Amino acid sequence: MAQHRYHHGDLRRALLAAATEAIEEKGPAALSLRELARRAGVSHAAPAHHFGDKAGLLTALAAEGFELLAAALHDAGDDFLEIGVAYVRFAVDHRAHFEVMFRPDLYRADEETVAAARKQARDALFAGLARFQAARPATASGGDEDDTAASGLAAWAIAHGFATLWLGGALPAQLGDDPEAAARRVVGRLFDG
Amino acid sequence: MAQHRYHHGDLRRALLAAATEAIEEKGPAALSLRELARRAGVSHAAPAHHFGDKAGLLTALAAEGFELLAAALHDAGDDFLEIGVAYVRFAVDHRAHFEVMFRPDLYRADEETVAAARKQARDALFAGLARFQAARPATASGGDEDDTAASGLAAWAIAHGFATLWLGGALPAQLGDDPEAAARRVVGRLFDG
DNA sequence: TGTACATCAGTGAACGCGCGTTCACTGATGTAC
DNA sequence: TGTACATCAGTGAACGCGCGTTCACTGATGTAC
Repeated sequence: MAQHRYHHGDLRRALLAAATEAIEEKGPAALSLRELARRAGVSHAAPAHHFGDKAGLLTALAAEGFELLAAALHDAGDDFLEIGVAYVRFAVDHRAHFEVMFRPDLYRADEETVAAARKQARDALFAGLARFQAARPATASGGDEDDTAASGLAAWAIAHGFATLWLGGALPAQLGDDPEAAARRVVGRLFDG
Repeated sequence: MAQHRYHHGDLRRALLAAATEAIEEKGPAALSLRELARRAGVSHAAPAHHFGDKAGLLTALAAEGFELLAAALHDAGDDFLEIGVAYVRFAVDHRAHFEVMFRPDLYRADEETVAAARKQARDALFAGLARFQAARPATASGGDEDDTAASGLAAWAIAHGFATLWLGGALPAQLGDDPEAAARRVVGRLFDG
């Protein structure tokens, strides 16, 4: 890894990767810039160069997370169940990002980069869900605008809730150890009688 | 509050209350025993007497939270929607407890008191949902045991997800500022075509 | 092709801070007689 | 009703630790000529 070079090459990326690792191991609370520097094999004052402080680093991590989520949701197409499963898969595969993204007290949620990325993810989610609802065989439920909005939020909530409970280890062991299959079964109950 | 007395009276309760306040203000990450002692008007070494360390205190807080949740769910009766709304109401009214309960890395989740309380809450949730499903007019969906279990988890996930997103400030502002009414609209989409 | 110089990424020593933990202690409370 | 004593909740001083931040610095890189 040529850690002996004076110039690291891409310390910014390396620090973000180290943060991901560290958060997966000990949660975002225990994170310190000095530890990231240690993991990246760099002096403890180096991170300040790139991120200023801890909130700056977590802001960058959150922005990266929302971009990844937007891409994942976009790739899931227009089917509500696939979007939900993709959401859960993202949370499990990018646990550290996910944990930071939805704790706005940890970072500067109003910074431009992260706000734009958040909007991108939100649009990808609701656009897919809207196309799904538009394509469904006319459903009984009146279907005014409020109902459509509530259905979108319901889909978001069930996927988000499942992901959160899964990551917290709160779900019963009988569900097995494949989050994607379990999510498919559970999230599929929405809009299903 | 007679803080000048040598013996506090009920320091244990006071520390738990202080922890609730502190967590509501700054999240569980920023909590320190010294700060709780300060809030309770007591020397910084006092908390160790009652809880040993931070994990001990959070274990007690989580146990208290699961007991409160069990009672709230029990009071909600046998209707799935009311159970979901009660779940959300609990999360909003007891934000600090809720935030700790589902982060088992913060406390000793296997300690007897908290494990028993967790089981109590889980039983209250699923018992209510099971009675609801049993009482429904025979639904089409085959209704084998797996489906029933998945429906229960779906109800849990949607309520938990809504509560989490609400607390994180992630939901759109159009939903208004009454979490209970909003939860009723969104959670109601489950099992609703 | 070679040299001078500007730029800037990363260094390392120093600082002050709040934290958890330990420990001999002291003051209040309750109980035995 | 009064006294002696055990118990234990809370004190406060001391310690070592990891942290963030600052700052004069040094080494690598790229560019101008």
